[in-house]
Amino acid sequence: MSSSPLACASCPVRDRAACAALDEGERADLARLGRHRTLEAGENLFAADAPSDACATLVRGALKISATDADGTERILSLVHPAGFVGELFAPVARFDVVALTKSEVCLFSRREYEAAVERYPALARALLRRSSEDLFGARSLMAMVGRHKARERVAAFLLAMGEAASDSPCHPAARFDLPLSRAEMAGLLGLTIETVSRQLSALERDGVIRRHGLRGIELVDAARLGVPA
Amino acid sequence: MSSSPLACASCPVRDRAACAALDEGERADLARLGRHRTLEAGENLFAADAPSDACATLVRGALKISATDADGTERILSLVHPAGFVGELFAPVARFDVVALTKSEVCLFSRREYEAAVERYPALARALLRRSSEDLFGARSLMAMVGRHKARERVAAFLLAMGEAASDSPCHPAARFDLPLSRAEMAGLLGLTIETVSRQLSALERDGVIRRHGLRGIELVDAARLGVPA
DNA sequence: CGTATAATTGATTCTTTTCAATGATTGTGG
DNA sequence: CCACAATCATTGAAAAGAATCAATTATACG
Repeated sequence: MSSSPLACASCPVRDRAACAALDEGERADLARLGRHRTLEAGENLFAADAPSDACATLVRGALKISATDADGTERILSLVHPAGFVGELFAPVARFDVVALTKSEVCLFSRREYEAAVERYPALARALLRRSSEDLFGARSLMAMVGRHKARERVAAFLLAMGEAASDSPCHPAARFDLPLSRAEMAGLLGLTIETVSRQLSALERDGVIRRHGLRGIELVDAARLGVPA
Repeated sequence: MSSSPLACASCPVRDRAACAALDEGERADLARLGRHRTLEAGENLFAADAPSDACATLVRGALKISATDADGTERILSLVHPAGFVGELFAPVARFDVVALTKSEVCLFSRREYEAAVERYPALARALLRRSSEDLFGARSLMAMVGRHKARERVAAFLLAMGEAASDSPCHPAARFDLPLSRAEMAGLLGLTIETVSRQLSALERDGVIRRHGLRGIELVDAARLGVPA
């Protein structure tokens, strides 16, 4: 962990994050409220049941939002990509965990001060509304996908989504990429067990749809067959 | 279907819906943009893949938000209760279906005009942000619940939730209520089949946890055993 | 290099789905 | 008002899928 003032000028999500909706003066005001923080892979940003006293915009890296039940099983509810916003603005207590999947950087704000900024700057409220609506769509899409498909299709859809996230071009997935998630995390996201995920990956490789390179490297040999099954 | 101007003065969700954040004059402006509409049970409010040109606040009744896949299987992603807001403000095309579960009443707005109102009235943007955040929490909670539990626990949790929704007191579920959903809809919401839902209801009744009255009447005999299994 | 952690693979068990048939409820037209 | 059709729900038997239990192999890390 490390922490320092914000440097918006060099921010890679400067024009995509919620704060992009603000004009220069407003953004400078907001910047004064926030602090830059680095997270190591696996480091906790927020914890379920802790007071919800902060919120953050992801600048670099990747986060997961997850719920862990009594017996320690983790269910991943969402992945957060750069420019994403995390933190529960209107809840006194956080209800989910937020953890860095890889080395990450965030702009961290006090929840109280950020809420005041939302009151002060209507454009910020609208930007957050837009972002929240997208997150809601994402959550519902994931629910529809997981609820409807069998293990192999879930794993395939996940690989495709990761390939697209790793790609520069908007509509074609990257031919090769590294998974940002462990098998346990993939299982938690897809509602499966580690063993089932592993078996499906093996089956996809055996069928010539993908090739694995080490534990996390994935090569999409036949991306078309990852989509809708024939 | 029927349609007429709004009558906010007698609106049952007057102080809970998004528009409650507005002052009298603003609310009157917004009211001029909207129309009251009645929906019969099963009637479609919005359809997936149709242009997203409207949005609405639910005044009375209940809605479902659902996705239907190629083979006609419906996956219910959310139930909407009075004061809930539906419609995709920032998407040009609707991605889910919105259908009335029971006879319902909504305030219907043009999406374009509502978006303009969101720009004009910061309080409306903030109210929608709050509501969207809650919906997001609801979607994630449902996902965590469905992903973590077996069939019986899902059905039990659903009955408990419906009992609480039907109750006047905030923390105790109603002892008796009618399900607003058919078996097919329950299955679609819980990620199960009709048969599995039916079997679990039979099992719960056999075990003395509930009693069924007709097809949709549910009596909670031992609500404690619907919660966390001992 | 050895140990700890993560991933794969196999065998078995359990749950849920699927297929199939029966029973109940609702609504309609005679 | 009743008979009938249509829809919805329940129940049973068989099959499929995924979880669990258990062991082995690969990878990362000190």
